[in-house]
Amino acid sequence: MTATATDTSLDQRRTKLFHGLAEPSRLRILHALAEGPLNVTELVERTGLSQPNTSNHLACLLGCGLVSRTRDGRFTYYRHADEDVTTLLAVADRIVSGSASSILECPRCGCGV
Amino acid sequence: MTATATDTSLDQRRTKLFHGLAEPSRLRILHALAEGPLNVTELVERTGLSQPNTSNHLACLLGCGLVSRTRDGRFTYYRHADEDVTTLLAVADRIVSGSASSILECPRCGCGV
DNA sequence: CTACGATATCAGCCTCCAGTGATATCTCCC
DNA sequence: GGGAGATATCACTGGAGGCTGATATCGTAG
Repeated sequence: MTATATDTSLDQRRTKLFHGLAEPSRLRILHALAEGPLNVTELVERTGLSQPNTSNHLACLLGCGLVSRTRDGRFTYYRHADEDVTTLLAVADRIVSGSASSILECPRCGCGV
Repeated sequence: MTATATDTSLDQRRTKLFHGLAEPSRLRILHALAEGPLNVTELVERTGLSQPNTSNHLACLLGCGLVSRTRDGRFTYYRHADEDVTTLLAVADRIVSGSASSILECPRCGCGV
């Protein structure tokens, strides 16, 4: 027991992790990175996001521990930080393709994307 | 290619799924439900959330395909919709305990919980 | 049939955060 | 050294969504 109501820091880190993933733009970036490392300009091209916006999301993903980066001259290459990240995306896809394939509209929570 | 930039509906459903998870209250509910089915009143007690708020989040989780419900008299019991949901939480915990254990402050994205 | 308890819904407020445009910083190439 | 391209940061704005309090709905018990 006592593992339900107030997990504090563990709960916070879990929330933070999912927060990093709960954004169309960031998800798009992560899926682009699934094919291998890319620099910011390449990500801008593939995602259609603006450059500042992309940098911002990358900073967020970096802070959330979902990607890592490598400087190479004046380019900065980003990649998945961990293969568990890939696993997480795969399990998520399994859920999305399965029971949740008939995802409904949330009445008030704007889950209706 | 063409699997990167515009996934539309698949991307949307993925986003929706993670959106369901990216909330301290909803995560708390999901973890409470990991121990077995609970009705709304029990969830209110365990999470400390208000009753309307709990119902709202449950509606969201239901819509996002993360939980399912069973009516029993005037009680409504909720449970995880799929064991992949449990798997997802487990993988997330692995990431949180691993590479992302040192989750930093995101400069602007409010990942700073 | 009436009262009560369980759950769902509604309207409103308020906070958080994604997107934009401008700009700073840094590295390479000439 | 100077210019150009790559990346990061800043200030601002608009919209999404979480929380609350009141209320509606539904089912059961007496």
